[in-house]
Amino acid sequence: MTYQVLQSEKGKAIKMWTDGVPVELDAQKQLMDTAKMPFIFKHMAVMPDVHLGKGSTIGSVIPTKGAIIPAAVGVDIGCGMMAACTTLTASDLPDHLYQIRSAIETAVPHGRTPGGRDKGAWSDPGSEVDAMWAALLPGFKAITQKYPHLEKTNHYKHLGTLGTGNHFIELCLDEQNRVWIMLHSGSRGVGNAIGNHFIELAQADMRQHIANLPNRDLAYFEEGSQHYNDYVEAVGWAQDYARRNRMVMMQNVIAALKQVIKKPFDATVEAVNCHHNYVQKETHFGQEVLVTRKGAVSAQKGQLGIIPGSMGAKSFIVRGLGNEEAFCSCSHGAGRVMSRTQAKKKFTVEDQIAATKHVECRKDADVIDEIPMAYKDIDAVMHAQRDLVEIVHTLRQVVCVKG
DNA sequence: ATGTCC
Repeated sequence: MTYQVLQSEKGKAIKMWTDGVPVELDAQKQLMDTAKMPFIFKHMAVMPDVHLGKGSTIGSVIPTKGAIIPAAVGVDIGCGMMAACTTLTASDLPDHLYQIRSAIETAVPHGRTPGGRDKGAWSDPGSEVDAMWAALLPGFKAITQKYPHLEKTNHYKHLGTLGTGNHFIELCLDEQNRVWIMLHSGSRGVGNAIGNHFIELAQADMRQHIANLPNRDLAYFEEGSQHYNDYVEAVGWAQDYARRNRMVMMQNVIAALKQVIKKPFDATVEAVNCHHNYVQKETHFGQEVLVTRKGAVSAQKGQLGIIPGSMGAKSFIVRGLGNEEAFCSCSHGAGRVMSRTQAKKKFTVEDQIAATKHVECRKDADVIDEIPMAYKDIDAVMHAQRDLVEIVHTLRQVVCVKG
């Protein structure tokens, strides 16, 4: 058995795959609060990248029956990773990778480019965006009939855009020197608006009893209520938007590479496309339950997933082992060991340059919060979840575009 | 994380 059990008072058990990695006390406290909710199904599962999060603990799997907690998914609905393997190898890449990074930065609107055209929205979306939006539109119309204020969001102009923070696009090499494209993003402005709205609705609906909850982020909708049904519909749509957002970006990154690299190549456009911030109905222990994964990835037996390391460290393509005790899940990354503010205080631009020596990426003061030392040791994290996933490919980054 | 406001 490679998990430890944290037993909360009057709560369900918390099974933690954290062998050899630290678990902060404030994260343990947050997990124990969640485990007290009466509708938690069987137990909670905790991944080795666990840390304190806003709304719920990052790296946790929260199975519920009869209720749903919108703040557990949070506002970055459908956030996740996509990876595609190309027929290129390292020797097909130019000696200087700056032009590749620059081509990607031009092809995909993103948040942090100095002097960038806007705050990461399209000024003129192309035909791929139109086609992808057409698939999302019927679902969006059904939602905005009930929640018309969501029409005011940047839904269409954000489709195929990266965002900010730790959202990124990378080129990586695997153990055979094959070139992979990896990207990390979510449902952008519209998913954020949906998340925030339903978090507020849940708190308003429960205002008579909210003081009885361990904290107000545990406000929930009960199955059968109108808001429960509306949230399940809206969060599912935002997750679909996030998945398609990543697909549009992948198409445009491939097109950008084809402009810079003269050798013809193919890419498996949907190799892996996985959420790590989401909720969906699943069957576990013979029962239909809602599974909320906050900073956790589905790892059903044989299912492929993506576990990125920090910039300059390794990333992994993994295959699920279908560990039912973990509700068939694995970690979503290395996990932070310090906040963005702490990282900016502790490290310098020189530290950042040294830590990302082998990666073509920005190395200025504005990206120090993503320095590898702000994250846990990815090898320790992988070891702690050895009975959840097996490693299929080990990738190292050579180009990174930060959002 | 995002959008908006300070």
